Order: sequence, then C-alpha cells, then structure tokens
Amino acid sequence: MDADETGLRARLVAVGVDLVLSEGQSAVSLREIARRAGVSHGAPRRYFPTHVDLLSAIAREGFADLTARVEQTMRDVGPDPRTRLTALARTYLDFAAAHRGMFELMFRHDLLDSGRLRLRETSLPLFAVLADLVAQVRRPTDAPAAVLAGALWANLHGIAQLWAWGSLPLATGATDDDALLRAALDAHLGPPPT
Amino acid sequence: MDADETGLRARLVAVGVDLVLSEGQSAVSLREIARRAGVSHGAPRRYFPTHVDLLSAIAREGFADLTARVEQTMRDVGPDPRTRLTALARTYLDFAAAHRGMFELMFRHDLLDSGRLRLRETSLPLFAVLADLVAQVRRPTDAPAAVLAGALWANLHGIAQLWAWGSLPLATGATDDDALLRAALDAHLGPPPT
DNA sequence: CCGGCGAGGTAGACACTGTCTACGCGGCAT
DNA sequence: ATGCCGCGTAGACAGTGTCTACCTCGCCGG
Repeated sequence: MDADETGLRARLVAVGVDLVLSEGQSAVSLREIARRAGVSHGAPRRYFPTHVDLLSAIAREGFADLTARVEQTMRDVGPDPRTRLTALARTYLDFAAAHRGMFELMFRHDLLDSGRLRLRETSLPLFAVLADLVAQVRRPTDAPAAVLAGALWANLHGIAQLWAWGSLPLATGATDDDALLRAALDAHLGPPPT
Repeated sequence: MDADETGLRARLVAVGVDLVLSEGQSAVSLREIARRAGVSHGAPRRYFPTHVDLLSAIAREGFADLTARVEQTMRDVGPDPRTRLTALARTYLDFAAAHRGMFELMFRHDLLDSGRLRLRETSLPLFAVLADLVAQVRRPTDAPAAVLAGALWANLHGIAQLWAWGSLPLATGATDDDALLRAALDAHLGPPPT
C-alpha cells in the first residue's frame, strides 16, 4: 500500500514527468521510462500504444501543472486586472524557464498527438483566464478581445521561446527578460497605471 | 562536369535542405542524407563530425534563405518605415508557414550547435534590419529601441510558433493569422498611419 | 619509374531506439 | 478444476548515430 503501489499507467507518466524535468525532452524514451519504472520495455505498450501517446500524456501533466500554478497566482494576487495579467505573464515565463524540457515538449506538435488526446483543449482553460483578464483592460480602440489576447499570448510565448534559444539577450543586450516582458505588456495593454 | 559535380560537403547540405523542406525536420537523418546523396552512411563524417554539425549547416542555409527573402522584400517595398516593417513581418510569417520544417529546425536549439557554428550570429543581420526600422518609428514614450525590437520579434516568432502548433486559431476563433499580425504591429508600433 | 602516403569514401560493428509478436503467469469466474 | 483473460516478459526487426578498420585512388619525392 505504498504510494508507488498505484497502477503502472500512472507510474509511467510520473516517471516520464520526472525524466523530462531532470534530463530534458530528448531523454524521454519509452525504454528509459520502462527501465526507471522497473518494468520491461514492452510493458508501456499496454497503456500507450505508441511513444507519442505516452509523450502526450506527459505533456498533459505539464499543462495541468502550468494551469495549477497560474490559478495559484490568480489566488495570491490582488484584484486589479492589469496586475493580475502581469502576474500571469510572469508565471508563464517562470514556468518556461524553470521547466524548460517540459515546456519544449508541451509545444512540440510533431511529438504530440494533439488530436486524440485533446491536448489543445487542455490548454484552453489557461487561455480563457488570459482572455478574461484581457477583456477587462481592453481599450475601445484595441483589437477584439480574442485577437488581443492571442497576440499577447503569442508575445509571451515568443519571449519564452527566443529566450530559451539564447538569441534574445544577445540581440537586445539585455541580461534579463523582464524588460521584454514589461515592453510586451505595455505594448498590448497600454502604459501601466503606475 | 554537371552541376552536381560540386564537392560532397555542399551536396550533403543541399540534399539536407531539400529533405527538411519536403519531409520535415524528423526525416533529416544522417543516413538518409547520405543515401540521397549517393554515398555510404559513413561519408558525411569527413565533413560533419557529428549529426549536429550537419543539421547546423542546414539551418544556416535556412537563415541565409530567410535573410535573402527579407532583403528582397526590403528592396521591393517603399520607403515608409511602418510599411517596411509590415512587409518584413509578413515575410517572416510567410517563411515560417511555407517552410515549416526548416523553420522548426532553425530554432531547435537542442539539435543545433549554436556555439561553434556561429549560428546565432547568422541571424543577427536579420535582427539588425528589424531593429533599424523599429528605431525609425519608435515613439518617445516607447521602450528602448533594442528592447522594442526584441519584443516585436518575439511577438512575430510567437505567432509563427503558436500558429504552427494549431492552437491559436482555435483559441482566437480567427481563421487567419493576419488579424494577429496587425494587432501585434499596432500594439508595438502604435496605430497605423492612415 | 616507383614506392609510399594521405585524402576521401566504404563497410561492418556497436549500442540504442520504437514497434511488433509470441509467450507465460496468475487470479478470477464458471 | 479448468479455461480464460488482463498484464507483463522477452526476443526479434528495422532504423538511427557513432566508431573503427580498411581500401582505393592520385600525387609527390627519390
């Protein structure tokens, strides 16, 4: 009745999450997961017919984690929408930086079965939170709320991506990405209230 | 004395470029390239000690191609900086959409040897063009030019990325990404002139 | 002229991967 | 007790990147 006495399926996913967090996306092979879970290399096949299915399940865990963190942030921060948006953005970037391997996996559409596992739907609640906040701070002359939110999300995502790539600080000369984050928020939402 | 009578090194890169364009990033294996180049699987090793070196050379070709396209666009479009920026952005997104496999490869930092092959430096001229134009349209209250350019680039990159991922249209309800592109440009550069 | 020598390509081995298949074991129901 | 079936094992296969030994030219010094 130990904690690891759970089903093999859940254990495989858990091991995979640990692996992608510690060793990066390329280390998450079927056989390595099976090895660390203490089963033979063919065992995962019962629950995940193909490698993609297992990776997708791991990525789902990543989205769930990110969503939980964002919700926690939303609980901790005050009511001002602009402040909440800033906190959300920072949480997003922090997650990308702290769990780089997982973040990579989550958006590797070539590795994921985004269709059958409804992976995109898993990320929708997250977008809904963003869209809701954006709608609250939107100015009349701005683009429609959905578009504005999409553009802002793309900006956050691009910052995370390029920052991970290592080229942004080199190009902008900035040592941190906080300036970029503030610039992006100011651009899409207007100047901060101070 | 045919055109393919060039050195093997260049031929391998050319074959690799064709392969990544037609079959996607995951199809670009050392052995497949060697096969299509008509040499044994060990031959590439003379010129590219490891797979990463070959992939990096292919990605460099991609950056060169993108740079050439942007420069061509800059030659074709009028002198107004805002117009030029819009054209640049569209060229960037068009490239990402039309050469998805190559675009993916170009920013897969885990597959590339960005250090030794000076891959990042290859992309710097591109950023310089962007930064130069941004500096021309920057308003006094905006972030420093380098930061503003970085934020805009990140936004373009994020749009390309998320659009390729397939989640953006689903979230925003937009069938094309042109609305996102316009929103991003307006956000960072202010409302369009007219 | 000729012998070596080195650049450049071949071919086989190795460890590793994902997938497929046949097999076995153990508990449960009939 | 017996058959069955869920669940895991184990071996095979093709494919991969890397390493290493070899081979085959053309060229160059003596």
